[in-house]
Amino acid sequence: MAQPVPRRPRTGRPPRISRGEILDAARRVIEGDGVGGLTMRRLAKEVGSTPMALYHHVKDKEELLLLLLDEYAGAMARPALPEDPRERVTAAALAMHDALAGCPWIVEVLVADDLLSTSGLWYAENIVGAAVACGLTPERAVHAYRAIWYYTAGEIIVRASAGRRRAAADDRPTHREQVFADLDPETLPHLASLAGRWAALTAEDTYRQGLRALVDGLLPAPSQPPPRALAQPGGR
Amino acid sequence: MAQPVPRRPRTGRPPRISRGEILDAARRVIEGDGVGGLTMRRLAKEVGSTPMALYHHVKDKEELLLLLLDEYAGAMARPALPEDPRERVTAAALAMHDALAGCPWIVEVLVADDLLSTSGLWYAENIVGAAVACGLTPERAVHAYRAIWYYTAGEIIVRASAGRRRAAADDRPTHREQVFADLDPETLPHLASLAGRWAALTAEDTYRQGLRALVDGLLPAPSQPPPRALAQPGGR
DNA sequence: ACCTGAACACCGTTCAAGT
DNA sequence: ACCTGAACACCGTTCAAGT
Repeated sequence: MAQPVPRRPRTGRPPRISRGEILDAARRVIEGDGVGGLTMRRLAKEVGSTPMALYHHVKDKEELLLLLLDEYAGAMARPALPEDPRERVTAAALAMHDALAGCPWIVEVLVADDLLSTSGLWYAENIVGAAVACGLTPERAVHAYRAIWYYTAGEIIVRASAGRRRAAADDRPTHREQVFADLDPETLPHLASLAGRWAALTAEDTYRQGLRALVDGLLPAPSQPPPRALAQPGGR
Repeated sequence: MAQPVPRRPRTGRPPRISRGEILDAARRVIEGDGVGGLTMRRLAKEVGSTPMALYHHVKDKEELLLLLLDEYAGAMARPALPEDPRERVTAAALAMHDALAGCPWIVEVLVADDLLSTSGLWYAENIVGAAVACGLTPERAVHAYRAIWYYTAGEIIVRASAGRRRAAADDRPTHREQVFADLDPETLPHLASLAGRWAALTAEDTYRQGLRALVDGLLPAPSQPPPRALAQPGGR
């Protein structure tokens, strides 16, 4: 082994804030007010410094978000996945969804900019791999992964903004509620008859069911389904 | 019929700009620079006025976006849909997707705020109605619609930001490309072997295939499939 | 090396005044 | 009734200067 690199002696003014402190504060701000609430100026106040001091520790706001993203991605759950490839696709997608549902701002960042973390690719790897094990070509496996990603990203984005709306709920009825209250039963009969239950129905968490449906449609039917006569009758 | 309301005589200074002009200009700006490029100040310049003049014609920026949304929604294609309910679900979803793909900013607005236009509900009505005709309960039909909406919204958002990225493409490789170039074949074997083709594969438009898979999984199997013996052999 | 303050080029929106 | 200019409370970021 080579000599340990001699630590270059620090010169000049000692640092007052560290990158770690900045990231901690950023996490705190996002937790409280969402990514929208994270501004360099706000962050500076939070660490008891000036906006410009931050630029000495991170290149710009994009790098800050990327660092946060890497942190989260590294800490995301990587559960043991089932052997059966079909189940593995579903399980990996569910794990990805659950990991992201905990911090929906990541999805906004993921789709908005070109931010991407290597550790987050664990999910893609497993979904693509399991899809190939199910008999898809690598190309079709990537397309299947994309479909799952669209569905998952859409679900999280839609639900996250619904949540934000609920949080910012003033007393007065929302525009959406008014539109639904005024539906014309002649032109929109099904929606009109469901209007009263729409909010409750769309508040239900149906990610899992939709995922199952999607995966069922994406993967080829199992080539040798267990014959019914042999299926264990008592199995729950 | 009652007397036509006598038009209250206009008094005071005659208007220099109209709501129509403002909306036209807003559409132009969005067409060119996306919703992100639409600011009240920019818009004022475009109509040859000051930012504050706009506030005399629209309440605020949110109302402006809502007016634009209504306009688009009213002009969206309402194609004739097939009789067969299963095909109708797919066709309505495709029509919705195509209508939105033409102006992806609408999706951002749709999910971000609580903006919603009655005319846009035509698609939801048809999807829910056709799903019920396929044998789903109204509740499950709403859930099916939601799954289709998640998938569709996700597809458009992801593809739109990919397009924006391409538009803003500087010479240097993106962060994403670098991550893919450095993949470790040990830990991410499938992705590593696909790295070179990833960009091309994800650029393909696979909305239709994914939708078919999703709809297949969401709807019950047709109760009386046409017996094979009777199927028209020459049918393409 | 690290931090600061002033400044630049932006936002949406309010307010008081002009015609 | 309609428009304007100045102002308020924000952004991210650059630049020159201080310690």
